Formats: sequence, C-alpha cells, structure tokens
Amino acid sequence: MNLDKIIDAIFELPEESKNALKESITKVAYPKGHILLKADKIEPTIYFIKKGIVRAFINQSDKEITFWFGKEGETVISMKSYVDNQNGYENIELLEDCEFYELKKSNLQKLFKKDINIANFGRRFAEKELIKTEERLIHRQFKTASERYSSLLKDSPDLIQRVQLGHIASYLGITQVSLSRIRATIR
Amino acid sequence: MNLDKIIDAIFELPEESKNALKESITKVAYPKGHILLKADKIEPTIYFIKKGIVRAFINQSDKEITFWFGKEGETVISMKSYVDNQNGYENIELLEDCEFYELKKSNLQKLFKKDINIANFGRRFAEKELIKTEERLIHRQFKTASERYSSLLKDSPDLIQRVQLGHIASYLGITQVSLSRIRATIR
DNA sequence: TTCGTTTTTTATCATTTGTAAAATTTTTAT
DNA sequence: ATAAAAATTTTACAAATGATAAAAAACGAA
Repeated sequence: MNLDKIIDAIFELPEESKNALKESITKVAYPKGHILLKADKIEPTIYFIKKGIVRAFINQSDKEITFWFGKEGETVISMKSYVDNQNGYENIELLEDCEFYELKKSNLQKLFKKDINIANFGRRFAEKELIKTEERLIHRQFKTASERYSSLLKDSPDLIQRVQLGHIASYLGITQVSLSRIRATIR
Repeated sequence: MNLDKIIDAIFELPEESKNALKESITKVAYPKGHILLKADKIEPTIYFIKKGIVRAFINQSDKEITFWFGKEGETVISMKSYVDNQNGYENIELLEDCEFYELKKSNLQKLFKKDINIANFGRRFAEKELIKTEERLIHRQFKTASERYSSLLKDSPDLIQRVQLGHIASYLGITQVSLSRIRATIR
C-alpha cells in the first residue's frame, strides 16, 4: 500500500500541503515478533502500515488480551500519547514481517499550527478513527461472540488466515475453547 | 454549565475565533422523556448539555439497549451523521428536563474551512471523543460486569442516583436481574 | 395520604461460558 | 524426514449469567 493512497483516504490535501506532510515521513521495516509500541510510556511516533499485520494487546493479570488488529493502510498509534501526551496502554506486536511509513508526532503538531489543510487532515483522521472505534464498541455491546466471529469471517476473511485463533478469541472477548465450540457449531 | 467553560475544555480558542463560533450557537430546552435524536436519519445538529442527563439507546430485537449516558458539559452528537453524513444508530432520550446549546453542523463545517483555529478546535473535539470512546471499549473488553459497575459507582456516583437501574444494567451489558445480584453481593 | 403503577429484588431452573486437562493437529527446527 | 514445540480441538465439570415469574419496595398522581 503506497503512501499517497493512505494519505488520500484520510483527507484530500492540496499538493503543497501534501508535500509538506510527506517531507516528515520516512520508511522503516521490522521483523515478525518485534514490539513496535510499548505500554506505559509516551510514544512519539505514528506508523502507517505499508505491509504486514500487527496486534495491540495489554497485559491483564498475567495474560495478554488482544483488542485490535491493524493491517495494510491502517494506522498504528498510541491515542493516549498522541492526544493527551500521556502513557499509552497498548503494546503493538508484529504478527508478520512489516513495513511502515513513520511520522513523528512533533512534526505533525507543528504542521497543525501553520497549515489549515493539515489541521483539517488531522481532524478527519481523528474523526475516522473515532467512527471505527465507536463501531467496534457498539458491535461489541450488541452482538454475541458468535455473531462477532461470523462478522469477522465475512468482513476480514484474510484475518482468520493470517492470525492465530488464540488472538482472535481474545479479540472477541472469549476463551479459545469457546471459540473452538463456536467454530464447531458453524461447520 | 456555561458555554465558555464547555468550549474552553475542548480547545482554547483566540477571542475572535471563539466569538465566531458562539455566533452559531443558540439555547434550547426540552422536557424529560423528549427524544432529541432519532436513529436511522442524518442528524444536522450538535448539542452541548448545559443541564440535565440523557441516554443513547438502540432498538435491538424488541428491546432497548442503552450504550451511553451524557450529562452536563458533554456533547450529544450522531457521530455517523457528523463525520460521514450517514444515518446514525442512536436514539437520544432525555432522562431529566434538559437545557442545551445547539450548533448546526453546517455552520461548523463552514468555519472549519476558513478558520485554522476552529479547524484545530474540531480536531481536538474529535480527538477527545476518540479517547473517551477508546477507554469505554477497552474497559468493556477487560473488565467483568461487576468491575464495571464498581467503576461506575466510583467515577459517576451521581449517575446511579439520577438513572434507573434498568438503564444502568443495559449499559453494563447485563440483565437487570443480574445487576441486582451484583449489588446484593457488594453490600 | 392512598391507590395504582413502575422499579427493583428474590427465587428457581436452564443455558452459556470458563477452567483444566488430555488428545489431536499443525508448525518449526534440525 | 523426524522429533519437539506450539496451536487447536475435545471432553468433563464448575461457575456465571440469562429467562421467567412472583414478591417487595419505591414512586406518582389524584
């Protein structure tokens, strides 16, 4: 997934503003298993996923709970760090070898102050992430685990292929045993 | 809760920008039981709660599920309408007589295009709502119903007084009977 | 107040989900 | 190719939650 496509999907910037933004972005790559973001610290960097898949998890009384998957075109960001300059709660682990576009939060914030188009880009970015998060919340409250698994199968069939079921079960808020039962009844 | 305080809590605007924003805002009041927003339509208005308490709910197979409470200082908005110009999923019901500050989305969007401070105000608004939504999502995934009730008691003791337990139970994702059991074990 | 309605609690039983452990399948490394 | 490790499924039992009905408590209008 190339950078222009990722930027354009958020907000269509005039050429000049887009170039200013792109000047602050560089490419990086890390191997499967790498921890890209660590919880309980202020994270200064934003990543756009060019290639690969990652998961966000927290450690909850000696076990890991996965609460987000990100793949090509999505943004890896500690919202608490980005928005409030506070410690984030997410660890981000790479589930495949990955390539990212990297952007320093400090550079972006400078642009917010002097370029109205980039301020509106930042607004649209937050708004779109907000809608995604709200939909996840509502989905989680209103659907059973079984329905949520079926939706996942339908909306992201590749995820089931690329991510091990233990992580999927955790993401759905159930145990792996329970997910096995659900899969058995569907088949 | 006065308007200046609500605006300032989102983003500290220069006097001129703040006045431009305030020119678009008017006051309205509705009685307890009024439905302020209806699901499955595009909602053109944003409300800031001056006084009172409201709930957001959806109709899910013949019963209502509450998924949000808003009180003084909070914003009543259909995010889907605001962000994507699509039908929202929330109904908003007033649980007390309420007073609001009312702002038309169309006026706000005009200001986004010409005033960088208001564009950044809009960015901060979305960012802060995003953090709140993300925290609700994480809380819901990681805590048991019993823990969520205890947190609610601690963080919003007034809510338990002002809102009937059936709505609280729905908000927590459990039946009212189950909430009664939880309350019985805590006492 | 007092009656009627609504809300909350309690009790019982059915269903779902979790825990633990074993069995099976798949993946990885040599 | 084979052994070891990791992931997934299955089973049995325990714990938590849901559904329903009915009783008790709280609330509101006349």
